[in-house]
Amino acid sequence: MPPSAPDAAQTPRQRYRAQVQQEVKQAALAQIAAGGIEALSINAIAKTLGMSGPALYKYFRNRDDLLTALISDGYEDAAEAIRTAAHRTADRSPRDRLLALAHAYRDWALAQPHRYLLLAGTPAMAYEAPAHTTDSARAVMGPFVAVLAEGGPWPAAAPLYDEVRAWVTGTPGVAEWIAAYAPETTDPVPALAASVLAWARMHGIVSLEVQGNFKGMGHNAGTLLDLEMGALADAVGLAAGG
Amino acid sequence: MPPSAPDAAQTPRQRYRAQVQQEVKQAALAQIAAGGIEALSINAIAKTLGMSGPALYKYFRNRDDLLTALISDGYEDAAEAIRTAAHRTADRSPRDRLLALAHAYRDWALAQPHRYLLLAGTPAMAYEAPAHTTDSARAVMGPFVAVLAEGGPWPAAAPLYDEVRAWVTGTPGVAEWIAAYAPETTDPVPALAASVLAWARMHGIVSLEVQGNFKGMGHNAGTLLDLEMGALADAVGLAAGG
DNA sequence: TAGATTTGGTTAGAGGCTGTAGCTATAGTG
DNA sequence: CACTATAGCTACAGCCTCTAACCAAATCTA
Repeated sequence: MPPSAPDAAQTPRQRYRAQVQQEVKQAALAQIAAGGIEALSINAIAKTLGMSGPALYKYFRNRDDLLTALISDGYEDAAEAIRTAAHRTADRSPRDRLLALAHAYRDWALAQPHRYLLLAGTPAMAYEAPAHTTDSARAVMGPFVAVLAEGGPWPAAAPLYDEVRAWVTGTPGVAEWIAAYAPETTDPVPALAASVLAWARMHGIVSLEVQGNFKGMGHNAGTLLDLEMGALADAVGLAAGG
Repeated sequence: MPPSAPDAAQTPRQRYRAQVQQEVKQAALAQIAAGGIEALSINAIAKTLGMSGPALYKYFRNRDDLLTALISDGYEDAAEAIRTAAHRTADRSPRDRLLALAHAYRDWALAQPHRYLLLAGTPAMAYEAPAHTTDSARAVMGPFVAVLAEGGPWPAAAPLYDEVRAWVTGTPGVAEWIAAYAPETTDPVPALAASVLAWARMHGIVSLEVQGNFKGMGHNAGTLLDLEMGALADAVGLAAGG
């Protein structure tokens, strides 16, 4: 009956419930930070919260549900970090902005590796991501699309363009997504293709770094990221300087 | 007393033991293929082999030990696949060879995604990789180093070169590794840096593909790989044609 | 060949987990 | 004030890993 105010101002019961859910997620993140996803235990969380075992099932249907909530939160937080970086560099050159966005992505990952791995790590085979995950991922990549839309076509990427074009024309929602972040762009294909490239490059570097695969090797992942994003910027002709 | 023949010809007991270990690993791979790493269960394997529970602990100290064995085998198999591709393309141009190696890497991953994720997926936080893992990974990358050593320096990569140079001079074994795969090369730094780049790019593309992150997007990962490896070949000036 | 030893296999069980069933008590609701 | 929804509980079924204690057969040794 209370006309669903956007956030608080629900019934006290609902507010209590929401608060406990927050505490559960908090404890869950602490567990994951300490021992990885596989250490996430409904039982153990309940104990740290002072309640016993099955009580938590009143708040999350099961372990996967809790995981899903954590992942959703993570995407939102990551998207926010990227957005912030985009705003903070609004007056810089496109090339600089691309590097800044990529570093924001990496910095977010390094600041909370466990949370990053929740999003970008190997998903459990049993786990089925909810449908809205696509939207969340698009929100993270949106600012990249916006910046890369300022570049031009990359001749060598022609085969990729063909595939991306089929995708954007054949799949509802994709064109709207691009339009939302790069409204001035007439042809979304080059920007979208470049964004996929940026995503793959960032994922490669950052996930290797976060997983510890670079340990014992002499290079800095930030240097790698600079080089790769710079090369991409050059390839699509993003204006430098600023 | 029998002068440790390289493989078989041990005592019958040892041969039996080795055979059971093989069967265990076989069953383990089947489990992982069906349900991911988290589905790997010593107990369940024992049952499929007709023995009961704790018997398997006579063959593998614990779950992590079994996992380690699977990972070791995986590295060997992957290295073999790359080596084969290298041999099969011995007469082609360096550029073509780089693409062929990258596709061999991807093909191996796609043919047995569960095994690939064992090597490249997010490692469990509790799991400690044995020391020889580094050697295995170097064996996989070796052929890439060999091909990329035929290229020249890439000016934009200068900052990376500095870091890699410090690594190769400061870490015993690295120079030897490079020398083993690219004996003619005087300065290993550009080849090594390019190999790191190739690794990161391949990992980004292939792991996203195998994890299913490209699902619903219109591009083919093979196209992406062609583009990225081609761009790298161009950057380091690998000769084309042939 | 006979005894000693190693080793593969067994069952029992401790301790952990997920998730369900069924109960009680209490906080909101009409 | 009566009623209902719900937060919490205990008990339990059914998995899991891994240890302990024991048995029997294969192998080694004297």
